[in-house]
Amino acid sequence: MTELELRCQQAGLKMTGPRKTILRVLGESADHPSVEVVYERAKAIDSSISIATVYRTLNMLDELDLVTRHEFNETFSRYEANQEHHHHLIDLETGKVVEFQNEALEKLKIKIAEELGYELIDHRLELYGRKLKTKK
Amino acid sequence: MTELELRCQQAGLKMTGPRKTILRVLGESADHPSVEVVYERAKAIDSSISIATVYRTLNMLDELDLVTRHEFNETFSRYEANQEHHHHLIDLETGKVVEFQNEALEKLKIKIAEELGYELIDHRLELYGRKLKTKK
DNA sequence: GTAGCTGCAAACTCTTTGCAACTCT
DNA sequence: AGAGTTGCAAAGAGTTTGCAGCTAC
Repeated sequence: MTELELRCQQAGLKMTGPRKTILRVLGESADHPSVEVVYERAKAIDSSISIATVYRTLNMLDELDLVTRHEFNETFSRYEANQEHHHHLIDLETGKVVEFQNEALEKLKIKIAEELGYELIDHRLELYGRKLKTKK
Repeated sequence: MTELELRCQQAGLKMTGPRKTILRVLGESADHPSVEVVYERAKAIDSSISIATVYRTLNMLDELDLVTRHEFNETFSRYEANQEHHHHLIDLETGKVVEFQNEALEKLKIKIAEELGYELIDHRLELYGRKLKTKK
């Protein structure tokens, strides 16, 4: 049983066929798929799955903090199975998403919130960039 | 003539009645209104304005970089007339938006992008927090 | 005069929901 | 057995668009 399945069971969710399929897709996705893409991947395994179930499942998982919903500058949401904390750099030319993590940044964010009189609960940081030409 | 009107004219846009009204609303708004809110404010001045025009105008202004479109964690967009560069801290209890600006953060972002092999074109940073209790 | 702009309503995209049937525990 | 889950289709929210008439230049 996968990590995700285990956590869902612990949360008291029934492990139905469609649910398992979607969890498997998420567990095997190293990228940041949209609902539509999760749906496509799930259908490849079990073609009877409906997109309504994908929406419902992703919403549940988001509430359980088992996935993270991203809204990059697009008209739809993308999801990612929760792993270690990190941020994203989106390649403006290819749409590719690069993950990164930076300790100084983490500290700075907390400090900024504190100075404004707030406890930092959550945050978003996305960089949008263009690949640097390397020397010829 | 306002700053926004001037810049629109320079871009070759006609200064029609509805346009002027919307620009005035944006210029006078110190907050981050949604399309719906811009529409309400504009209607208070000229009740014949249609929401389609508000959408069209905000899209144009966004492309001209005269306003910034924000998608905080909500199902709709909010806009803000462009001023100096800054970021936002959103109060999770009240929805209040606090603006801030931090030099160390600016430098750090550029450095991070560079280290990943990218030229930083744009970025988003939002902090979500809860107001700290002050000492009694 | 005419290119650009407008209001209106219809269309579109993404997401949610009511419901009857089904399924895990 | 029964609560939770599903697929379907319809509805909802937010946004865009085609069109005929209007307006700034």
